Amino acid sequence: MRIGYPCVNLSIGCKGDRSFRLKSYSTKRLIETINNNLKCLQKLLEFNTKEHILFFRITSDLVPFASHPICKFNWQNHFKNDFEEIGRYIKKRKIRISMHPDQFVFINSLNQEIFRRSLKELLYHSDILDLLGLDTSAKIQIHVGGVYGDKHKSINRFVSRLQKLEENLKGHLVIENDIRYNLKDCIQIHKITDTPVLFDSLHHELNNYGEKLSEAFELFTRTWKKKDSLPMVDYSSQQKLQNNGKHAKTLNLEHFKNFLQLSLPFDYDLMLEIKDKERSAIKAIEIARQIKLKNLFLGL
DNA sequence: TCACGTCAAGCAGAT
DNA sequence: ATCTGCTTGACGTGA
Repeated sequence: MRIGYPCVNLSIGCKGDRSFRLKSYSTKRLIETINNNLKCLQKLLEFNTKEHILFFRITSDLVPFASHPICKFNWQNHFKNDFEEIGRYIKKRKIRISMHPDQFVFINSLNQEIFRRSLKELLYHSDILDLLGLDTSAKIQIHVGGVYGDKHKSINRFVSRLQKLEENLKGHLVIENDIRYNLKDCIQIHKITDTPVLFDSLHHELNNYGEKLSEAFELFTRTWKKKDSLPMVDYSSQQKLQNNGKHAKTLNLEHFKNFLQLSLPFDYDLMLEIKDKERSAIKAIEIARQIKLKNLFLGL
C-alpha cells in the first residue's frame, strides 16, 4: 500500500495548479504557467518522497485550457524534456500516479458536443501520462456520468462510447462509484468493458445496496488486473455538521484506523481526500506504521 | 495594495 | 425558471 493525497500541497510554498482567465490567454502566459506548474510538481514530488508519500493525483490544471479550442500551442512538444525528467523521477522512486478530470467530463452525455469536449479533455489527461512515460498502472479516474432520466440507457451509452475509445486512453481509464452510479453499477459496467473500478469510500457510504465494507473490497479489488497494478481507493470521512458528501477538514484518526483494520486482508493504494492534504497523509502513514500494516510501501 | 465579483465546461436536486 | 453543490481557490479589475 501507498498512501497519498490529491493535486496540491500546502507546505512547499509553490502552487502547481496555477491558471489564468480565458480572457487573458496568450501563448506567452501559457508557457509561463506550465513552466511554473511543472517546476512545482517536481518540488512537490521530492517533498512527498521525503515524507514517504508515494501516491499522488496530478492536477488537471497542470496545463490550463489544454483542451480548449483557444489553445493552438504545441505544449506537448515544447515541454517534452521537462515531462520526461519528471517521469523518470516518478518511475525511479516508484511513485503511483492518478488523475481525475473534473465534473464537466460526461462520456455518456446526450449532447454530442459535450461528448466531444469530454473526449478532448480525456485525451489531454492521457497526453500528460504519456509524456511522463507512465504505463497502464497510472490511472485516469472518471465517473459514469449523468442519468438523464434513464439509467439503463445511460449505462449502455457509456459502455458503447467507452468501447470505441482508442486503446491507449482506455488503458488508463478507471471508473469511480459516486452518488449517481454506485459500486454495483460500476461492477456491472466492468463486466462488459473490463474497466477497473476505483472505490470511493465516502460515496459508498452514501449510495450502496447494503454491502458491508469487506464485501465491497471483495468486489472492486477483483476488477484490477496485473497491468492495472494495485487497486486504488479514495478515502474520506464525512465533515461533521455538513451536507452529505462534504470532505472532512482533517483526518479522523479513529475512523481511519477502523477503515484500515476492516480492509486489512487487501492490498491497495490509498488516496486521502481530506482538505488539509499532505498533513493528513503524513498522519495516516504514521497510523499505518503504528498498526504495523503489512504491505505498506514507504519508498526505496 | 486591497476587496470582492467572478471564473471554460454539466448534472441534478432544491427552491 | 433559477440557484446551488460538487470542489475551492485565486485571478484580475477597479478603486
